Amino acid sequence: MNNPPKMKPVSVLLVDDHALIRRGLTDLIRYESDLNVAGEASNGQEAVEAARKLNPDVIVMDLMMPEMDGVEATRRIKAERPDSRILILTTFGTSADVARAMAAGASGAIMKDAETDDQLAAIRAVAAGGKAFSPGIEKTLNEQRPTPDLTDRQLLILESVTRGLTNRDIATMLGISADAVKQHLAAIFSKLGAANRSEAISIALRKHLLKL
Amino acid sequence: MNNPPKMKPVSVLLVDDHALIRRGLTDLIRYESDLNVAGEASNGQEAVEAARKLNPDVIVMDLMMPEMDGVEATRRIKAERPDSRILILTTFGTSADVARAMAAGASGAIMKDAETDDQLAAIRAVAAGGKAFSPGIEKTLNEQRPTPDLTDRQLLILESVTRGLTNRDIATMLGISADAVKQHLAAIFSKLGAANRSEAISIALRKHLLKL
DNA sequence: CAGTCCATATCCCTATTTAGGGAGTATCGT
DNA sequence: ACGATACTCCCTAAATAGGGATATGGACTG
Repeated sequence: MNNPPKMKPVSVLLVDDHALIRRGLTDLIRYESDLNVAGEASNGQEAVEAARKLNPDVIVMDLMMPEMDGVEATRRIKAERPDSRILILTTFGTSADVARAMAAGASGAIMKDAETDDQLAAIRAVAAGGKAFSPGIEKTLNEQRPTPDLTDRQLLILESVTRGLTNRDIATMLGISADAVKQHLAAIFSKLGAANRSEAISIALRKHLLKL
Repeated sequence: MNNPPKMKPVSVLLVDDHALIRRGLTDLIRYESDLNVAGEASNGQEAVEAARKLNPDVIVMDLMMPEMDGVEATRRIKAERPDSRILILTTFGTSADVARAMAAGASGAIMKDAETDDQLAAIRAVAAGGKAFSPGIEKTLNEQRPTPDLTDRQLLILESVTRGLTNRDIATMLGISADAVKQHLAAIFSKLGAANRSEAISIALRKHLLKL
């Protein structure tokens, strides 16, 4: 349908935990003579193994998956074979995970709800060694000041706050003083730009620093 | 592949804002002689119109969509033609939206990440006039005590809390006393079973009473 | 190697915010 | 006429937030 006729088709590995999405992609690629589905994986763990075995030209990778998520899988695959080209397939254009996946070595990111033509174009662009983004995503990535990263301790405390624990509860739980907890919270508020715990919770959730 | 040979195939309307999912479903159904895709819609609004025009036997309906969501579309379609059979296709098995869709007249709900065979079986079960659920979903529906519904005022206040406003801020904003805000919050905590605003936020988000 | 930054933690002080009571009024819809 | 919702005011105690001062260990840098 596209591209030079006599070239060997680009082999694509599909990684998504939804069989339905894998099927949609497979069907999408079926009619493209320059693309070929080399295999499928339904989580990050399988993706790493499949990448090792199949050595695909392009890996289309979902982000939210059980076992191992797309960011970690991207990191490991790029570590094993730095030439791998990985295209992130994501539901949320605003996700900080997209930025993390890019940092981990992905070559682009496209929305699941994009037009299928755009999705094919993105696969081809990445296969050709370029970068590819859904319209919304690149803007988000640029506008986005680097996700303020919280320390493990801070995340733990913020997560406890989300569960409704008071400072004293948390202090007892961690075996430290309530004042120490307050210091952590002050640091958290400052990093997130929050005025209080309520805002900190919603900012952290929005930035995907925290899960429910 | 299945079912009596000489029957007219069941006509299915696919409703999902993701072209990829629609394609996956179409491809899934293509090989089933007893099922036939009558049409597609990419949001609730289109779904209502398509249902009117195509009069499908079964409607496979996504929940989260722009324009009009699946719950509202289900409600309207069932209002127009109560015999319609609607199968909800959802990402989250724990969503309170599923319960709302069932209340709105859906005949079942299946997970997007379920096995495709189970998805086909669910479509057939619903087409035959029965109900169908993904393993996880039915349990969730039963265990789930009716979503505590908050009044508009309470939702407004809780939403303000989530944005980090203090009671005084909210009082000023609404032109009422801070005490009134406290009363509302006490009612909210009681309904949600929360100890404080932090827990209220996370419970409300988990129950999908609130969005970020 | 010394210097410095940072995360972690301690303690103290103060002001504001929040939560939990109780008591009472007005409005609205069934 | 009752129940639910919304709102007022008052009181108390606990929790929270914002300061400032200080110590320790680890990591990174000149």
